Amino acid sequence: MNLSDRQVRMLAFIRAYLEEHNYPPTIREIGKAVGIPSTSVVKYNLERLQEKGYIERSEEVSRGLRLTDGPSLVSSLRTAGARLVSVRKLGIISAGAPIAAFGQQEDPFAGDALLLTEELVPDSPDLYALQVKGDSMIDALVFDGDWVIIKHQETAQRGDMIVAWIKDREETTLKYYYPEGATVRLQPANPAYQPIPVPAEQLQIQGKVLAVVRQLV
Amino acid sequence: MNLSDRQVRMLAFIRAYLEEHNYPPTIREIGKAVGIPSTSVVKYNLERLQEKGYIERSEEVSRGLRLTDGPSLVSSLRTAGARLVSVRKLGIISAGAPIAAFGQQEDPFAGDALLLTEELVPDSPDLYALQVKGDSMIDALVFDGDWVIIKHQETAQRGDMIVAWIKDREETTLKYYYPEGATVRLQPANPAYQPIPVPAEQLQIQGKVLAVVRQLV
DNA sequence: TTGACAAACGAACAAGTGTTCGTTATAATA
DNA sequence: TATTATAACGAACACTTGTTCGTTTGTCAA
Repeated sequence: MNLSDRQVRMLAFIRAYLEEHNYPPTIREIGKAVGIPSTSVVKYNLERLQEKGYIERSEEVSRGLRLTDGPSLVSSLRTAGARLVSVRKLGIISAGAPIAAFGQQEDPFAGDALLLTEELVPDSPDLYALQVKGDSMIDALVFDGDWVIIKHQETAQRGDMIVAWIKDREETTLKYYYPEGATVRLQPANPAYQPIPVPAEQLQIQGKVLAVVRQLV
Repeated sequence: MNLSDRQVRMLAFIRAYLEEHNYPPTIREIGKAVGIPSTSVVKYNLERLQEKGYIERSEEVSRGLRLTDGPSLVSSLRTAGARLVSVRKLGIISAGAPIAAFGQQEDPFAGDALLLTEELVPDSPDLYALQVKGDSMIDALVFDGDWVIIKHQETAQRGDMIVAWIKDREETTLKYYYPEGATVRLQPANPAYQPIPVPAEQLQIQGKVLAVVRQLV
């Protein structure tokens, strides 16, 4: 019950269109954007998307189309007043490798953006979310599946939790940042672990960790 | 530069219509709802509303209409769909003691609440949030200051992460729940820790952990 | 009264727009 | 091989929908 390539692109376009116009596109607009010459084919695929629960339609109504909260979680409807922050799900983080951006996913919409409240994370253009893979980040008290919300920056303040690449170790890490002269002390969040001194020039700061979110259901 | 009665009613209708359908009404639908027999009069008043900044229009586009955050009240409408979940901040959790409520909070909305998106946590009446105190929950990969979102329930399914009170140990704990006959195996999230067998009658389930949120800034 | 203007009316028009339908192509199945 | 289901095509159709325009009404100032 997966989405075909066309259906994925249709959904993407509808979302983008809604974001821009605040009203849904027509069948012909969708077709043009996705490269479907025939309106009936667009209609056909809209019906499939409806069957799969990604959208709802009002029949015979122009632009009678809305995204559901359904399988795709992300509703790009503008919830006026509620301050929401949409954080791109950028990729995967694990200790043993550099940050890996998501490639083409089976369902890119399941992994498009994380919607959080501004209460939790200050809105900023350079936010992104990385999902932790494996148990190599346990010293930072984050585990397989957790989402780490990161603000991209290449410097940090003392005491920030940063995401960094340690060049000589070829390792990505989440640690508290304590610069001490020419070396930097990287302090694990978990007090059971020892701090790691790293020469400043070996440390490449990728961003600051703003929050960690673990979803269990 | 005030709104005429008709314009007020048109705005109200557009708002309600958007709330219900998630796409804007047509000129004729507006006219019918507000009691304007002529489409040209609706158009006329839409133009006035646009001049006054209450709406934006895309000309010659069906339903090409959106509310602005404009002059006033428009933005104060209920956040459409209310995709937000308000979770009461109920108290403090630590391993060494039963859950401690913050204080008297009759009105769940008056008190402090954590505002999360429905994407993250399914809306339910019996949700609450506890803040972790101290480092005694490290085996569950949660730490001082973390928020644990809990759904109150007294039973659990195998594999749920639960918050429970172990009577004879006089201890609150967050563990994965694996019933095994007369005893329950409580499995720490952190694989470095050993599972704990507990007699079923000593275990008092308080709820199911839905999410963990760590805010670092 | 006259003139200007905002507001409203309703018919007619021209695009816009969703649907239908006959057809073709491909892959899986019997 | 024949059959069925899925997917796609494009033309035609009919309804939808925004716009235009000539007209009327009421108000206000000259």
